[in-house]
Amino acid sequence: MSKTGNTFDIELLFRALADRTRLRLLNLMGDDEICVCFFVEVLRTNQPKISRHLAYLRSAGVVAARREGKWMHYSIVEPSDPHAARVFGEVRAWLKEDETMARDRTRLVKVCCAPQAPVQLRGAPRPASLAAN
Amino acid sequence: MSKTGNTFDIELLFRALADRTRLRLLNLMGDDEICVCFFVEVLRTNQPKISRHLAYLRSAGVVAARREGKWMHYSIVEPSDPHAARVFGEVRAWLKEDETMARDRTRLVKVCCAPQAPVQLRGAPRPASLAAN
DNA sequence: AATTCATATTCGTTTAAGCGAATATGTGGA
DNA sequence: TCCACATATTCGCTTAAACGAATATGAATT
Repeated sequence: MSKTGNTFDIELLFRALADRTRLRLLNLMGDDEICVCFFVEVLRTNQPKISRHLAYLRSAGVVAARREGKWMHYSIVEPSDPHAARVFGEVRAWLKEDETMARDRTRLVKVCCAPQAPVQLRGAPRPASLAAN
Repeated sequence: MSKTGNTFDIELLFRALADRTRLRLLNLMGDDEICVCFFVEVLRTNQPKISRHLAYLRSAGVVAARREGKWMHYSIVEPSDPHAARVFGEVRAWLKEDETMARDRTRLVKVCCAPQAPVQLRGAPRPASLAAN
């Protein structure tokens, strides 16, 4: 009923993916490390909600967190199980084509590279792929 | 249903997959049409539970039902959205490798091809791939 | 028409998810 | 040390899922 041996728990993965907010978070991560404050800003929601969903994703083993001073960065973890990895890869490719998801990514760029960043983001470490200025 | 984007609701698909019983049902279907009574027998659970989960899968658009007299057959529907189809394909491949799922399939064969079928299954139409006798 | 069999649906309850608001933790700086 | 800031966690509450038990539907058979 739970995971057997080195097998990744299938059900756990899908429960992690069965929520729109979590899918949007994964989409925003893409191949980058993203700071929590950007999620809050891009998804226009409150910070505890974001943190809870990130914790959920972490406990499902699909993202990792890294601390840098007071900031926390989240990034996608490639599942070690090859089946899980393939499914997960397809999901990520799918997200890239979804309209809402594309809009979120656009907004991330806008929020990141705005001439003057919103107050909440002053000093926040930007995603590597957008750090150029 | 139309084109790219939210054609196929991503979240809906994953909610359908985020339950062990439903995964086991999909696994048992494989490439066959399976009669409800076999699900009940193989998963050793009550019939309403099976019917409810099958209804869930149907409303998520991943299985189809066909009536044949008093029997109902369920089978997997390939999603029309190509991304959904690829994800779904990977999931099915994954299930093939899972131990519990393999045990279920073995049990389906046993239950189907037993010299004398259990009372509940007398006369039940067998899955095509196991119909040889 | 009544009965039987296979399956579907409803009912009431229990459990899990998700939420906003409030609060706690952990880090850097004055 | 105390404060400000970023993030995490807890607390009630609300909503959705899942369940067993009971009942309804629909098809075949008498």
